[in-house]
Amino acid sequence: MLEGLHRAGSGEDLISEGDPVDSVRVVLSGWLCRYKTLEDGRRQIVNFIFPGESCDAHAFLLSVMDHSIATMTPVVYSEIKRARFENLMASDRSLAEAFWCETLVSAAIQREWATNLGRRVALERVAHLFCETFERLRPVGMVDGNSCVMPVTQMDLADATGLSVVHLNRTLQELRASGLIILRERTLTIPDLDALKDAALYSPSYLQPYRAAEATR
Amino acid sequence: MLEGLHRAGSGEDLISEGDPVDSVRVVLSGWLCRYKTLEDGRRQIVNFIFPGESCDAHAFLLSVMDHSIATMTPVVYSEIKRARFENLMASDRSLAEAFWCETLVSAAIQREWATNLGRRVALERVAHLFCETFERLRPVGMVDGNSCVMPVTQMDLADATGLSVVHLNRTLQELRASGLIILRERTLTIPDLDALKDAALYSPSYLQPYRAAEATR
DNA sequence: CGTAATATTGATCATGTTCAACGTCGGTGG
DNA sequence: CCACCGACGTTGAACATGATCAATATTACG
Repeated sequence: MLEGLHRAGSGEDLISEGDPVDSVRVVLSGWLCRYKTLEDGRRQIVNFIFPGESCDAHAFLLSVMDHSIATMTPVVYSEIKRARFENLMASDRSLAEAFWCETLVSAAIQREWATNLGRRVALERVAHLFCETFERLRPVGMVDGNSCVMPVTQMDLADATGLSVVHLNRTLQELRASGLIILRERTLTIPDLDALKDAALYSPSYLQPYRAAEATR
Repeated sequence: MLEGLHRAGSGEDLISEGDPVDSVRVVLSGWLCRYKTLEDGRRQIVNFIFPGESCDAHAFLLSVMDHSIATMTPVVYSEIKRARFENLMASDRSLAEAFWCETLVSAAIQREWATNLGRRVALERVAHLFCETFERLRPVGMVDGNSCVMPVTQMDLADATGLSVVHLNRTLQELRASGLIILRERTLTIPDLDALKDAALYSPSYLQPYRAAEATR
């Protein structure tokens, strides 16, 4: 099904708010983010995109992108042209269902992010982001024991958690000092995941398909 | 297509986080909200649901609800059982597309809410919520001139904007004092919508289908 | 080796929270 | 009819969290 391999460097926009959507991208490696910006430059990352996930599935039911997508690391992805994608969706019911399912999980994650941004304090927010990232990376084989890569800058983490870079940095130090995380050389280690989840008020029920994917391995 | 008319009073939960989904509800009148709660009671409203919108469309592709849905006013809705809904979706392509489109717009709104919660200050946030609500109500005929109903408590508005009730109250006063809104007796009047949009850093591109619906009247 | 991006630190400031009290309104039962 | 009650709205004061500003490491990389 995959075709048209592409590469992109770190910090590139693959598509921007207002752009028309004429293809679907499936990420093979690397981390990306969906983000929106305000006129004055304030930026909010509204979701991460991990390997195995797709970028714009179905967005072409709407006319243009409501948000932008940028790479946070070098990325390899496959591109499926709109017409071909629509054929695939029409001919393979289970494939179509998988894509829709991904869209629905993405929406559930989005709701959790809103809750994170609206009702959790800084430490909880960052802890929550780490828990979620860890759980999302696990079923795609990107977790090794209690560690995973965390290849993003503190500015990205700040924009994802709605904090200033300075405060994010201090929050990381607090998490480190309390032994909840070890973060160095772009590697995140979570010595005690349950403890981190407690600190984050993390409740995982919104990530079911990730669960399911894990169960069916 | 509609069947099984139901009524619910104000402040009732129609479905809760963790519940299985076995029917789709379409709202005929009244306002509802999607919300999530943390263990300690903190509550975040993640979206409003207005007349003409559906509650759980496709959620049954996932096994259980990741969030709860509550009424904020008395509500009338129609219920479609899962089997029948699936038949409808399979037999009527344009209906299916309409439902998916609604899901995608809802996701776009969700992203905007994340941005609102993460990067706007209190006054901007509340102003933004009012602008969005106004624009979403317009195409369903619930806007009269520069006024619409705003039948929700300040606690609901606080939970939707991630603010405390006290600060929300003060923010409303600030909006009133600057002449950007008139809000009394559950009616919101926006004397100068463009001015309110400026104050909110509001950029409407994420609400396209609402636009489209309006254009095709 | 030099340079820019990223990370860290300290100090000050601002926004928004919390707590506690009081006011207002609408409904309800005696 | 009116007194009571509960939900909702409003106010003030003290406090806390996180932002901002400015400077200084540290790292990555050409």
